Amino acid sequence: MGLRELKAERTRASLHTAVLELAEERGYEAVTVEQVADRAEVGVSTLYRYFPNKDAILLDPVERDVGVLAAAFRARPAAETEDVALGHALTHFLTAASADPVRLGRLRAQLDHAPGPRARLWDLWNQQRALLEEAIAERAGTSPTDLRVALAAHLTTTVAQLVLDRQRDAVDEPALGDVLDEVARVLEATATLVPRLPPRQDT
Amino acid sequence: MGLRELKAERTRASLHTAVLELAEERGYEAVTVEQVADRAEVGVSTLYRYFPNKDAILLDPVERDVGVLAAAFRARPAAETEDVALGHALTHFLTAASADPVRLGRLRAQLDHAPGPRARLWDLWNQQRALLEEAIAERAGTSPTDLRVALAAHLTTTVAQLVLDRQRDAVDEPALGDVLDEVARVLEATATLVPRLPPRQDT
DNA sequence: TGTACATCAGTGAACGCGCGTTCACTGATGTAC
DNA sequence: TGTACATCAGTGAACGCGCGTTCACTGATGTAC
Repeated sequence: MGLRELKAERTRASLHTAVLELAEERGYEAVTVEQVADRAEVGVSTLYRYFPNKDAILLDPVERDVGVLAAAFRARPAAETEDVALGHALTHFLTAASADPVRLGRLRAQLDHAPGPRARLWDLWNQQRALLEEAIAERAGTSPTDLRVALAAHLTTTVAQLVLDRQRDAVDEPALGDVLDEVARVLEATATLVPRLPPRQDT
Repeated sequence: MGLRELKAERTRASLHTAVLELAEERGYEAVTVEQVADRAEVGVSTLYRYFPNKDAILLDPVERDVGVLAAAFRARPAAETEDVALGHALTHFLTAASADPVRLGRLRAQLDHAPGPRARLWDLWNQQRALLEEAIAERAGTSPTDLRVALAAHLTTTVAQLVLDRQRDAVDEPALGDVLDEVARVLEATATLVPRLPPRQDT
């Protein structure tokens, strides 16, 4: 990485840090882009070189992880069955996401009161899932619109979200391993959890 | 319902219709609240009597359905097992949501290009799920933070979303029954779809 | 190793625009007696 | 059945505010020879 790239990285990171800190101080809504630029010691026009809008600044780290699930799944050996490979991908993703649990926690706390960034987060999860669908379909040799594929991807991202929620709401230090163990145990008995659709009634 | 209430209902509905039509004509982003008010033949200040912001106008019908899943689940006989009751609740919800498939389709089409309302939609799903969690916990006599409960609620709303997505993306007339049958068949073999978490490795 | 040029991060000030708020008001609908 | 008052949907115009854009520019970093 050249000096230029390095500086750009630094500026980007300092903008993200600035908006996170300011949001913690006075609430995301009350933060103006001018304040963010000031805190990061750049001009407002510089800020808009890096991010399309205010919301994107806060979610920058999440945005960068958007393809992780799919990539981790693709990296699994072809001999593995689909569910096992998904399990590994999921673990990999959650471990990566929890690499900096403090920052993640701070970010999630802000998202509770920031509808704008929350919208973007939702979109990012959808992207994550779409990419995973592609990866699963490719491996299985089926179409990405196959229902089995769609369901597998949905379930995987759902479990990921659930684990992250659990981890966050845990009172003490978030213990990823423990949460995962618990989830694994419950998933083994999914049968009684998954909605069982009634036989179709002709109307 | 008195005359007053009736008129209020009409105004609310005409505001929603106005924003939907205008969004279809020129894109949601390009629609101003002034235009919405004009089209609905009320003043802007009236608009803000009904809705806290522009986004809420578009999502009004969805907002009203926010407790449907939980309510349908509660309405099931106590004798039913959890998964069967969830299946019925899900079917009920999807049937209700598809009562006016044309309008739903139009709304969803607009949401694709409207990040603001999408944010609200995401929040509404979360509310829907939280309410369902409460209902499940109550029935099972456990805490709403119980993992089994959380997972059941997550899976149910996930399947709901997936079915609605499928229905929307179907080329021809959305056939709810067919989609449900297909999903039911695949759900019966969930075991190989649900991510199977690898045994924990101590680090 | 030096020179000449290309690239690109950063500047700062001005601006348009629409959102959402506010306020004192009108007139229709509802209710109490 | 009528009267007097309360309630509430709707008005319209003015306003503050922050977002995101724009532009011509500077100076540091990168590259070709």
